[in-house]
Amino acid sequence: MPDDTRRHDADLLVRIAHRYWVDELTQEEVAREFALSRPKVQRLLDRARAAGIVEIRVQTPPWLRLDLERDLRSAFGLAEAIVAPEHADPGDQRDAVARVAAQYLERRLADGMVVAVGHGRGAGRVPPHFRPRRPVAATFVPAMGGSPHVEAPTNPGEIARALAERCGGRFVPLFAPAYLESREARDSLVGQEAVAHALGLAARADMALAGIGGTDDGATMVRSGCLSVAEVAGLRERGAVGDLAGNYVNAEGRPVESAHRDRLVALSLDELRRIGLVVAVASEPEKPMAILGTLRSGVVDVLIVDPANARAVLDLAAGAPPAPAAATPARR
Amino acid sequence: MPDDTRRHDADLLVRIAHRYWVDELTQEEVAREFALSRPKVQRLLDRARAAGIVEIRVQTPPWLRLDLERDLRSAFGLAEAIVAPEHADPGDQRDAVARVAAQYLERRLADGMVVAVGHGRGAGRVPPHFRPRRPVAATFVPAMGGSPHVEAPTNPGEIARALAERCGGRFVPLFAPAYLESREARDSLVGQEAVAHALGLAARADMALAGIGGTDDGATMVRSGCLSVAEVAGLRERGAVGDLAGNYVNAEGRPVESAHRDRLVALSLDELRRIGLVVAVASEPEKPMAILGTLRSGVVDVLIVDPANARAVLDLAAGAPPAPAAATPARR
DNA sequence: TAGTGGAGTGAGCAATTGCGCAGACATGGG
DNA sequence: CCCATGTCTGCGCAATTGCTCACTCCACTA
Repeated sequence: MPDDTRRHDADLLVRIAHRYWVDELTQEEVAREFALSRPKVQRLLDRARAAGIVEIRVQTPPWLRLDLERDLRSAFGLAEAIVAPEHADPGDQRDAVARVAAQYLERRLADGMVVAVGHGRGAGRVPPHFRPRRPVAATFVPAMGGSPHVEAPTNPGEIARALAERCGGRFVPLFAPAYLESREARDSLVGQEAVAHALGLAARADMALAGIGGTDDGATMVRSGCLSVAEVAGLRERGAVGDLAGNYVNAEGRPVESAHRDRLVALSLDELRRIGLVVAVASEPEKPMAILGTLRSGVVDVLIVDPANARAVLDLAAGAPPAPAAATPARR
Repeated sequence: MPDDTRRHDADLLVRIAHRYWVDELTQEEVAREFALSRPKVQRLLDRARAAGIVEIRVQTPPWLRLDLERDLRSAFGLAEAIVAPEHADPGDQRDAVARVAAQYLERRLADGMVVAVGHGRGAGRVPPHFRPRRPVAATFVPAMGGSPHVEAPTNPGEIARALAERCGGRFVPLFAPAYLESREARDSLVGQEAVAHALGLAARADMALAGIGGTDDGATMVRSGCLSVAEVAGLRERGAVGDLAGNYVNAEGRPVESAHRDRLVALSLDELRRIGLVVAVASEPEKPMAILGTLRSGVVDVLIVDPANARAVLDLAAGAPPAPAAATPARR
């Protein structure tokens, strides 16, 4: 009677599984009760799980997109990917992402930490949602120079200052614009003690928070007056799809070589890479390519993003394989 | 924003629960990922379980009545209660119970064990289903004398012999009828070396397997010719509801004092109690009161029973507290 | 303003669990 | 018939987990 035996075995699995998972006996107690060895009980429990007799279900609210997060993590080797709840209105969406980013920040932030801060409309909305339970003695420093419009709330300096204020931390200013007019001017400024100090501090930061910028004519870099429409167009021609703290990358994630880089006051991609925890925030609707590029650069550890971009980036990464020329999806 | 905070907390619980139970990270890994302490992760996981975010379900086939088993265990302080799959036909039902009992026996039986065996129609069907994977050097000995019809398959001796045969074990016979005609005859017989040896062995058994007998006119004791209808009626008058190895008990589980006891060749209730593992088998439709009484006697460690009797016994125990005289609501 | 109670925290330890191992056993092929 | 092969077993260790225990921080009270 093989069928009968099989059924009996299954019944035993159910009994044991019940006793262990529902009645919460230990494996040893179960073993004693059924006159089996403890390892055998463990094996039977494993079998029960494999056979689907035991089902562990985590009730996930619909606004959590853990599937997208998992795919992003594995597709780009991220330490973490967080997809914010979806919103139809771009402003609401940006706020939702920013809120999640702020909460993430609150969790990671600890006394004594140094946080380098980039720019971006998404990052700019983080401070209003940032409200740690208790004061944190952290230091916030811009990871790049600011825009000519001093008070623009997407300015790294403004964001860093606001964050410091919100948690009772320290703010170290970086007295520099994002771009100077010549390499010489840039080198001269970076040589200044005050500027060098801030940049050095940022380079040694424990964490970085940066928006991901695009290369369209309405990108933050353009709106804030850092770059002209013509300059961005030039970058586009060279394959640039987006930037992280002013460092433009192409769709493969490699830095775009251009004269701009010599005029930029900011942490380089290599310097960012050396920071243990680089958190990138993106919530503009037209950004999937920018996100793709920056993720492929291997600089980003944590991505905080809206569902639409998350889906779009995954589609791009899956659908359009690396791109013809250099098929080197720079992972880490 | 208390509502927002609550929702965020719940989201965190879901994330952590997912990471732990679905992705199977360790608590420590989860703690690292979320920048929390390990104990805190544990507390959050507990909370997630308590909040019903995590649901562990054991898919139980409909023929398993784990609920009845649990209730029986707790109502009568049993080490184990096993309810066999239900069958409409009494014969099939008896076989189902016997099969489960045989499987239980196979699990508990180990080399060197001594098993004392009682009588009963239910117990009598056990041997045909008893087929251990490998030979077991166990010893089977009757716990009581036999019936005058030597070959009756419900005879303790027959059952013990068949079990021993089935597993390649040893059978020690008890050369005695269940009841003798006088106390003197009984005492004389019990004094005989061969009988005393078998009874002594049975008293030191590691396990006992016994049917639960009733006190109706069709009870095994009557059918097998051990007792007359008049004798059983006399027992009923004294409150007897059932027996275990010839020891009659009333509805409260106390032994029924009567002249029979002095004529009985069997282990006493006290001797049975001293055996570590007394397994009682019951599957006759009219037996709930008998089961109730024997369970209340505190002799039984393991009950193997059909669903109808299981329900009926629980109803009796819950609904009709101890029972005044000896009301026998014939349920099934 | 100091005191008091309650909730929440991480350290540390004991219990539980997972797992690699060597040996026993059946099975089937040479 | 013997031996290879794979499965199943329990042992013992190392990792993981549950839990107790001070301790802190906050809210409320006298």
